Amino acid sequence: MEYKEAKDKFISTWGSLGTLWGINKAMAQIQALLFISTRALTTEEIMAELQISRGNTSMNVRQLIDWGIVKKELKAGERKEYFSTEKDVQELARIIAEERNRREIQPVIKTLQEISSIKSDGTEKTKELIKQTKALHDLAKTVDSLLDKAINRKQNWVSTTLLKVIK
Amino acid sequence: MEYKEAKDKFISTWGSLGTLWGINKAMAQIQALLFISTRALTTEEIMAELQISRGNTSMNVRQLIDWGIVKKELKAGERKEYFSTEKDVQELARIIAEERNRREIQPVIKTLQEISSIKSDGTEKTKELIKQTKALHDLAKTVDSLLDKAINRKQNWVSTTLLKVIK
DNA sequence: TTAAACTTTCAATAATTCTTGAAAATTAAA
DNA sequence: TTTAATTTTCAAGAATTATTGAAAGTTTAA
Repeated sequence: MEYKEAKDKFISTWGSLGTLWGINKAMAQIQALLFISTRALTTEEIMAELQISRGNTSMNVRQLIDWGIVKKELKAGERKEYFSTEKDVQELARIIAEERNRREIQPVIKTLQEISSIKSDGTEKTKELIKQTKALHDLAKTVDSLLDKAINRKQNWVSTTLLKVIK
Repeated sequence: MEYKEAKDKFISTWGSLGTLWGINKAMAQIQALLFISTRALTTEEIMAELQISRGNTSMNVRQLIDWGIVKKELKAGERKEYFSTEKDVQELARIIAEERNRREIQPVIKTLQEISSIKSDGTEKTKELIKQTKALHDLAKTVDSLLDKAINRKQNWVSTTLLKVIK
């Protein structure tokens, strides 16, 4: 396998994996491209490499910046913006975990909390609803704690935190 | 909040959360409905509760069965099938982790392995591609090990395995 | 200022994914 | 068998989500 083929394969694999961490294909592909690039790229370069429109590139790069995964770089004497992504996989994983937690897990915990706190009317079905949502709430809180610990450990959280478990 | 409102809120929250664990809305809603039901339900009952078509119900129930989350129950003297879901959240989480690992993480690990193993032509960009995909491969293997340990621990893996980390 | 370089927005369109519903298939009782 | 109950399939249509591209907006240099 030559460079070009390997690169394309990486971008497309990473792109289709986007759903796994909750982002769309273009966004994941842009991140993938920057992740294996040896330097920061311009909008034009991203458009050309991925064969996507200017609007699409602009919107998705902004979203990556919102996620804190991509940074804008300005070069002296140049008008256009250059973009680069976090290159350290551990830090990347940490940021993604943090964002997903904030965007998705927290709101669900809140809702489960509300539902599991309704007052029982004594019927079987209400008891079951309370019992089951309580159980989910407990699980979600456990996962939340784990993520929180992991997120606030800037250095090497995967190896230090998760590897402890594996041993 | 009354039972009906709480139930609907739970089903819709769980439904929109489907994407988080990689399944579609109807599938997640059916699972949610069964999860808080006090007894196994028929196709007709699921259709009526969720206001979805027979075909949709049939296909999504089959998928839940494929995932190992839902079981078919046959009642003596009755023709129609009854469906129930795994009620234990720990076991549910374990099954979901196992399936996502098998369906999504394993194929990615294989691809990253292939890409990171191409022979270097000595150029910067090839070195970078190899270096970065190797790093991702290592991360994926770490997550894989964690899941594998967790998955093969039938009882209470979340509390026993993950809580260790949180302490 | 003005003008050129560049970025963002957003309505229209395309692509993808989900849902329906009726026909075909299956199952089991008569 | 035949028939009725039930489930599955799948093409067509609906709904959702992603993408385009051109106009509007912004920025900076002259």
